[in-house]
Amino acid sequence: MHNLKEIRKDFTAFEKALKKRSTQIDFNKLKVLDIQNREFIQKKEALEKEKKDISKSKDKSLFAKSKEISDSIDQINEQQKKIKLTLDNILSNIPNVPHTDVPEGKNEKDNIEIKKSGEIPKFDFDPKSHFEIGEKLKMLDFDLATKTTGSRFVFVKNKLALLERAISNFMLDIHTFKNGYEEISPPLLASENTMFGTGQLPKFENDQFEVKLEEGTDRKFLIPTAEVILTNIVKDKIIELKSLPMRFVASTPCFRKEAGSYGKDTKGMIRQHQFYKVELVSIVEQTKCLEELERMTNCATEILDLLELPYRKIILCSGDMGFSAEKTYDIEVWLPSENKYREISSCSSCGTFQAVRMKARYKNAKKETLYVGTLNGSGLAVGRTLIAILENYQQKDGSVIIPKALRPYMNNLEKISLN
RNA sequence: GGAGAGGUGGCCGAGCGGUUGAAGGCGCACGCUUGGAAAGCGUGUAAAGGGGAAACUCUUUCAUGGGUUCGAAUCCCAUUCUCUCCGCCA
Repeated sequence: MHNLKEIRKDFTAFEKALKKRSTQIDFNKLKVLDIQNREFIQKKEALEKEKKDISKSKDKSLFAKSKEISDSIDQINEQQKKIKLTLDNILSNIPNVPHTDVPEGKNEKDNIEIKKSGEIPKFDFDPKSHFEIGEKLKMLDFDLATKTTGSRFVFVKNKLALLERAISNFMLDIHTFKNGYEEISPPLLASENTMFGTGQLPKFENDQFEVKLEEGTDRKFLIPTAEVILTNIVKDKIIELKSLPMRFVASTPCFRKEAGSYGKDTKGMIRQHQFYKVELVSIVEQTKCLEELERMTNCATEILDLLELPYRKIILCSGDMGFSAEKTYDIEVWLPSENKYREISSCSSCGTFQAVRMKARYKNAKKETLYVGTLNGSGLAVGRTLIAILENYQQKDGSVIIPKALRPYMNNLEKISLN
């Protein structure tokens, strides 16, 4: 969420910056409401002062007057609250402003590749898709998932289940022991307020799975990413400078409705309602967001380097970024069956956008209270890493070589084959 | 599910109708002390919002929302969250 105080300073600049994101916002309404809101506040405060003075004087002859003032305060208050509500409503639906580094563009076609790494494997046969490989091995079972649950779910079995677990553990080990992240095993449900904090609500409620605990209690949602719950660790906090930066990592299932993607990636486990993801979250001084973003992205690509998977790094254009992000790098892994790169990680700096929503602040060296910067990135998506391994390491006979880095996590297994 | 207790500043914790934005402590900052540090002593230290170029100033805030009152952290009601005990389940 944006800080109105900051917006006010240069309203046209704000408007211009947001134009890049191709969203429709009624800036004029926002402006008018802000002015009205402040007018009412001023009126209210003047009356409150008067009332306070009477009360302090303890002059009985003025008590009746004080009561009258209370009534008019109530009236003004009601109007002001209404305005504030619509104001907040507009404000909480406005996406973050893209950083000046971000290339302008409409959609994914305008993203810019900035790095390519690894060797694209050459096959002397037609490379199969991950679901063909997995089904042939009898270790990916989509039909069974359809029977027990429904579409966009999968049973991962046997050695592939072991591989999935190994991927997760391998990533966690690198990020905790080497990259300095603190491992967290968080709740997978988040409250409505928590979901608001990172920007999933109110605008993207349709993408979320809501869970009913008990009638009448607060709303709860299955987390669409561990970002939600990890970032909100600092919600409503004022953090001391010495405890920054904070870096968290978690491997969790994620749940998404994928409401807007009917017909997209319907085959295989590219796009599922439930998937594992290792998530990185950093809480930093607001001035350090961009350098932390580079660091975080390197932590993510390091995994791909260690797994010896070919990938590229792109910077998202203004039109393709997520709601809360100010700058995003996507890392895409090579998928032989599709003959193209597919997203396996997305690392974003959110600047202070989420912090304002969460009321997460810190004291800087000058003892000023400022909003923290928040970042999140996948390090990496476990399901898609599994896919990438299956496809890039597949052999002519249908078996799959296990990347060297993962073998210690799999009882030194070197290859997964049918029997 | 039954019975209690409680939510106060960055943190801990007093206060239970009127200069209380809130004692005390911790933490933090600055100063004194020291060869240097620690300890000790002294001083300072909430957030949000409004006005102002600024100095500064005003309003709000003691879980949330209502109510009583000229006046509420303090009294009443509702909601919510946390904790303890009993039961149940793991």
